[in-house]
Amino acid sequence: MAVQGTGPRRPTIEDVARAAGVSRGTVSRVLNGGSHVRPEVMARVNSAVTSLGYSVNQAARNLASGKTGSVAYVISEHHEHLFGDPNFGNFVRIFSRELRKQGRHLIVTTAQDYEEEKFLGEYLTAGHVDGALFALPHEGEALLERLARTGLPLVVQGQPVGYEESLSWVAIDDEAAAFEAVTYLAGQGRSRIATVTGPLNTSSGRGRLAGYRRAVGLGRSRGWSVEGDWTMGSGRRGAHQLVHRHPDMDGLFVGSDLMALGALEALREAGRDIPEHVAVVGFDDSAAALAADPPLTTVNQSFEKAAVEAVRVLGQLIDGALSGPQHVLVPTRLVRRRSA
Amino acid sequence: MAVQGTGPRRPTIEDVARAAGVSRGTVSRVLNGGSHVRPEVMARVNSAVTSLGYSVNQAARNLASGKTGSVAYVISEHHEHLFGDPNFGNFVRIFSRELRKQGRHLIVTTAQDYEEEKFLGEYLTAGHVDGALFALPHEGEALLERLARTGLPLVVQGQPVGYEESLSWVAIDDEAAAFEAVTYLAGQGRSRIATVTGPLNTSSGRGRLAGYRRAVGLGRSRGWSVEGDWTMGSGRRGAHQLVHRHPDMDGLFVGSDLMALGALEALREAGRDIPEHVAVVGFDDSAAALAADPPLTTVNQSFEKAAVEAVRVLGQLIDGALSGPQHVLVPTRLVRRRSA
DNA sequence: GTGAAAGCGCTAACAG
DNA sequence: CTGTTAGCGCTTTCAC
Repeated sequence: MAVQGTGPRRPTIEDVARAAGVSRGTVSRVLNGGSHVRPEVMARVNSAVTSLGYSVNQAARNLASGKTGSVAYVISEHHEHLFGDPNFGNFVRIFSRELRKQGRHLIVTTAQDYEEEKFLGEYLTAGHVDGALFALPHEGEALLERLARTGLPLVVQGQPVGYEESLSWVAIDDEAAAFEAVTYLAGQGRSRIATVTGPLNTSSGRGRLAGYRRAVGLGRSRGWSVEGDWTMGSGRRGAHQLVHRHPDMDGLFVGSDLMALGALEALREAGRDIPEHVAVVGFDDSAAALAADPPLTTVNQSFEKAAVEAVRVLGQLIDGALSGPQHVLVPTRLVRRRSA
Repeated sequence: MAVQGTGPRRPTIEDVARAAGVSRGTVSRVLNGGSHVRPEVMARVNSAVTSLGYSVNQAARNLASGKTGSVAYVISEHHEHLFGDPNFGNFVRIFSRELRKQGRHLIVTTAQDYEEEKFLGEYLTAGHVDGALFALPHEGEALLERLARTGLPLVVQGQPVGYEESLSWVAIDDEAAAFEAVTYLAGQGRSRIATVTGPLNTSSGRGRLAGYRRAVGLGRSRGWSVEGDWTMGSGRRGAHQLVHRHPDMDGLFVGSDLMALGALEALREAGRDIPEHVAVVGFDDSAAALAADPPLTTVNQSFEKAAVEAVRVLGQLIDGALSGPQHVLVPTRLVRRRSA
């Protein structure tokens, strides 16, 4: 390579070493925590770093250490819709903020079809990232299956059905949240409480139904639940069905705010006043809950906390500070509004 | 370094070279497009690559080439709200998809406060990324100022006020879109058309007003416009003001769907039927436009196209295939619904 | 504690 | 067209 001209070359660790009057190795030690380095030397090195405006070259560090310093947020084929979810942006924001504290970067990876998903699988397993955060999977996620086998440090958002034991995950405590919501309805004097659930092939759908069942008692739950699919339309249909099946229904727990919006419509059509005739509780504490008429009593999920936890666990997994898979249940909070 | 045991080492370019019976350099050439390599050799190398399950080590490549292979999506301090915007997810999705075609990764970077913004600035200018996509800035964006000076390949989403000439950007053609919308109103026989604009310190706000003015004629525009701030409330107030100032108003062009929702309310309160008394056109073609009563005639922005263009331009900028700053105006499309 | 030196895996210039 | 070779900047033993 030709002699470098007078062009402004980025300072390297070598430059810092020279300026501080130490060896390259010592500078490296300082850069990586400064253990086994005398305080005065450390100070000298640090001041050289700042005065030279030095900043480490990630690529070189990665190559030498075998670590990439980045983490993938994996959105698989089936989760395209997540992009339309306002929470997605929040996750990205929190993830990248928390990862930065660990000195890592967030790389958003998506697979929009089967072909890309294969490509993504190769990419992730080829050592391009130190770990991955996996967006809310549902049953039969092929990519998850594959990653699970490779041993790549991995934290799943939500409980991965079928891998509850073998993988690490951070999830909302759906069961407890639903239990609390339904118990609250009961505490309001409601005794004939029905539910519109989420899809029962998702852990959220299942968990919330389980909480409902525990609260009303198993005997009571027969015929008082209808499965929805998170959409407003399914909430409307579900509530319609329920209110006609059980005209004396006085409480309704709906698996999501959006579905609850639909349910509200159906109940109104059936001539029910909310909350006088039927008290309604939603789930998510989304914007929709506030916009609803009447505003929805609902379950707040603290996505923030869940996201922070996920990154924390992943970091420890990557650093080898944790032994087996970790499971974190993040608590929820009931938000009282006018619908119940 | 100790002798590697029998552990499954990732194959390197060297292994591929040996398997294919060529030199490392040749493999590298094949990996990088295969120019100046005989087809048969190329085939041999490629088959070695697949049979060995080889995939390139980014870190090593980055170190050797001085390129990082990644691009930052910069969300500065002032754009936190973007995370709540459903379009954000779309941008991320499209950006990462398009970048992958260029062999690049998307890194989402955020600065949540001034301190972090400084940190981010250092990060970006320290050569960690090959280029950056900058989210819709508004006036006086300090980070943009800084990046503009460093010469980092950069494409801005939206017209950066103050840097229209010096930076590359991809934006909606607001002026033309507004012109089309207002001309459409005129074509419907409306002759007393008012407007509620977006904030006039944004290029979108300004551009849409300019289009309105060109369509109605400069003389006409005096007193027929009120500035809003993109919120529903500001749309309501604006329309309220206008309808009382000009009781004979028969057309209203609103700078965003959300503001239009508010405007609809105000007009109804003032006893106006839509579109009989006042025809209303919004902007964005958002979900709100469809949900409105009546559904809004509005301007569709093709975020998809804008995002694709931004990545294309950035890629060329990084590759040095382009000389000066590039400016792309993405056309829009008027979507007719019942409000006008 | 600190220095010296051996790579990490790849690209790119240079011969031929 | 292809092989050879010199680094890219850093981490990490291994001595001292």
